[in-house]
Amino acid sequence: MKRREFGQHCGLARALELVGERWALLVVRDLTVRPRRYTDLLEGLPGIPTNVLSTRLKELEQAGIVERQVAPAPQRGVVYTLTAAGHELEPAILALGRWGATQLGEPRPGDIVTPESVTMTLRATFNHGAAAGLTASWEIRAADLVLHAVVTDGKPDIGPGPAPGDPDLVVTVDPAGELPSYENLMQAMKCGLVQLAGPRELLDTFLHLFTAQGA
Amino acid sequence: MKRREFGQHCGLARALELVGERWALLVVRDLTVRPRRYTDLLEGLPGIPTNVLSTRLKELEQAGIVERQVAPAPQRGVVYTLTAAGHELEPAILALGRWGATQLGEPRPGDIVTPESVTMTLRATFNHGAAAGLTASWEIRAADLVLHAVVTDGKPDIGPGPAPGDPDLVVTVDPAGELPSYENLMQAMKCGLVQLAGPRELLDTFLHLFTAQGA
DNA sequence: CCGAATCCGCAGTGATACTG
DNA sequence: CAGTATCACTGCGGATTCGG
Repeated sequence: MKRREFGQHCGLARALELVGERWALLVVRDLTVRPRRYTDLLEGLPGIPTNVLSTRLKELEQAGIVERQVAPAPQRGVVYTLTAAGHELEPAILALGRWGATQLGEPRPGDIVTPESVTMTLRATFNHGAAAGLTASWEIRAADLVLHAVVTDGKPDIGPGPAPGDPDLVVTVDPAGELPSYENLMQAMKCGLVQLAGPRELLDTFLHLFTAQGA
Repeated sequence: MKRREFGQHCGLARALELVGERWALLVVRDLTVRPRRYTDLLEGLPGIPTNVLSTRLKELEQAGIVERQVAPAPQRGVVYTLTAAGHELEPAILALGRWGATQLGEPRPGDIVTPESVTMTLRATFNHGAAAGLTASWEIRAADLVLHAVVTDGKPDIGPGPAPGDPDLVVTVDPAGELPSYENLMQAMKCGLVQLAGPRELLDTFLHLFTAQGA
């Protein structure tokens, strides 16, 4: 497993040697959101060949970015997790994602949207300044997709799955055939094409927290 | 020139489709620092095949990231520049570079250091908070390498070449056989292994501006 | 079913030579 | 200076197969 090098003593070159191979950063993105199993990753990365995924996982493990854990008795399977170094990639991933979002046109036919990608976009657009001191929790539902956004004293916890406990506001969106992409979800919320379980003001708070460019 | 796609409607996936190919982000990095000609780029990217460089430049041009300009009469040559969209990649490049720098070990034999890579590292470590309201200018010299860092009311202009006008402090470092990498330069400055032309306090200011993690 | 390994065809890459 | 041409090679995409 010889790694191709760039011949430069440079942070960016080093980063690209470690996570610049095809699919690598998308694997890390999915693991940034939550630990996943091999088949979860396959499902969330449409079109990745199985040999490429297993090669990437080994390279990322060797680079100290990913950890392979054999889960104990009850669920018994292989779970991939990020190491501390892997989680430190998140700011870079969010920055790249923000730039790429400005270059996104209409969804191409066949494109999919995964919970991981929407989670990443929400994290990337979270407005830390506007959230200072705030505490509130939301649950977003759109067809299969369920996300939670919990803000505790300004610090966000954004990810797939329902909000723990009782969310302050549950927003149910009907994307009506459209992809449940970040843009479509926010659009529907702005237009009020949603069902709310909770105080309506919290919808405006949510939109305020996630529409401006994050930090 | 068909582009391979990732099948996801996602900012990160889009970014990787546009600048994820091998060498692409290093080309953008060099152009972030200053416009360059084809042979300048070849020189700053050791080992890049000429056909790969020309392919990348065409792809980046088609993506609206790079502009190819035929310079007029006097110098008459081809100059590559970043578009506005290209310059907007800088935060992502700096973030990736910061992460990669944490993964940099000792320089491998044969590794080189270019003015572009040192410039990028200085920009990445610039501490905007500590610079608020400050105005000062430095020129750093180490063998062939000459860099300027001009801070005007807290806003940095960092790049290769001498400082315009009269810099407040000129720092001459003798890396003595070592690579003139960011780490070696800063190390020499901290130890006082430098010659100064200007007030000594400004050396401490410089170290304070560039040692902490930037924003 | 999960977690891969294996094989094959091909496109992207690397190295070098060459040209307007 | 600014690329193009050629060719060997390797990594990737796609499919199938295999062991726990």
